[in-house]
Amino acid sequence: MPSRRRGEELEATILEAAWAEIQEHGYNRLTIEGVAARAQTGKQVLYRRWPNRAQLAVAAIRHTLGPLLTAAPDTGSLREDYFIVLRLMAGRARHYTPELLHGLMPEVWGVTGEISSALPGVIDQILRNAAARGEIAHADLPERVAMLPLDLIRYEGMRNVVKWAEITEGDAEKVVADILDTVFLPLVMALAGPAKPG
Amino acid sequence: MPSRRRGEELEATILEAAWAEIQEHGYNRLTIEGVAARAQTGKQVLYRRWPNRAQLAVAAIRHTLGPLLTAAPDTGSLREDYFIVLRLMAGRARHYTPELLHGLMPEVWGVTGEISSALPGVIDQILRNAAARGEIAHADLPERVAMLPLDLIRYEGMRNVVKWAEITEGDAEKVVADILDTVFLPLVMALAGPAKPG
DNA sequence: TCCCGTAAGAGACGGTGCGTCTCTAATTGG
DNA sequence: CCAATTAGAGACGCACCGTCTCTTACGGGA
Repeated sequence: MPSRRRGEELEATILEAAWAEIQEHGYNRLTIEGVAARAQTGKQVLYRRWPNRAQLAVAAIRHTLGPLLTAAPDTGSLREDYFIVLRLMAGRARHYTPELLHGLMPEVWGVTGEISSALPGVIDQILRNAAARGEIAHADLPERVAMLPLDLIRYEGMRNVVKWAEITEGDAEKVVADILDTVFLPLVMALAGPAKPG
Repeated sequence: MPSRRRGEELEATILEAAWAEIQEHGYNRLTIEGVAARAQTGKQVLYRRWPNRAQLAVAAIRHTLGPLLTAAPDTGSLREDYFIVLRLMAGRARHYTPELLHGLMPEVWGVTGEISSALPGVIDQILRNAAARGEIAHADLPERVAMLPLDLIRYEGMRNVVKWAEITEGDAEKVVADILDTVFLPLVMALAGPAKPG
């Protein structure tokens, strides 16, 4: 008698169940049977959609965490613009707990890449804005330099998987500030210091 | 009648068997039973030593890959010294195949940290040498700056797990050179440019 | 409105590997 | 040379896998 779920509704239920299982037991102990039971459906319904545990987990992550950022912030300061992007990324890192990552890191890596596919464009825009303001001489920084803060915050997230989830927001901001002020801005100024008027 | 192995000998046999299994099937399909069979011993012998699959794999990695570097290179050039360290690290990255890392990344991360525990000292020495030569003004770079190339090469290894193992030695050197020439050296020169005589 | 194809929900099934336990016999330290 | 240790081998129950079968609700097309 209870109505049977289908399509999107069913899929959402399953993915939420999977996410809940991951939160409770970690990816390691995520089982198809467990998810099916929690979602009150059959295993076949899951196997019909995802070929294995890992793909299911990836789908659950994708379903839970939407795209990171689409439009470039424009605060009028290069540092602040980057700061906003990095702080967002650091916030996301909080979701990547050891329990989630343990045994799933390569897949998660793929998802984060997908979720943040807009970032290169955003960064490019931020740099163009800064150049237009005259804050830097030009926006043609080497790819590796432009993406440096992003790479470093991602690296930081990987390196500190264990601790990152417990780090306070303030500490995360300290790391972000350190990356910007100690590494990135000095480098950018060395490579493309401000255009000096006349 | 066949003599029974014990202690170090037995342990080495097991770890080599485990490493072989990882090479053949990847960590994902590494099984305690498989290792025991290959090493011609009982499961209990393994469980007596390592609590689980992951720990066994970690021990096998540690057993196979020794410490990375102990003494600092001293070529007379800051760039060359760093280059040598990075090239070594890139070479190691070749062992971290997707099959190995898949499902074991956090543990591997721990092992690499242990294996390269001498690196901070090495880097410090390299910088002191450069300062002594007058190549840079002083060796008191912020930790994050001094370690920047290492972090970047590690990050590169993580990001490109899938491809890294197939990358030619020449390509790896290009990445290393890019990190040094585009990012690190400009930054160091901006922060601690050469002492000017007189 | 009815009817039929599709897929949900439920669970049986054999298979694999886990982690524990038991047993015998080789080895070694005292 | 005896006693404690532990290697080597495999049985055991268990959890979960991935496949399959079966019934039944749903919903789109005529």
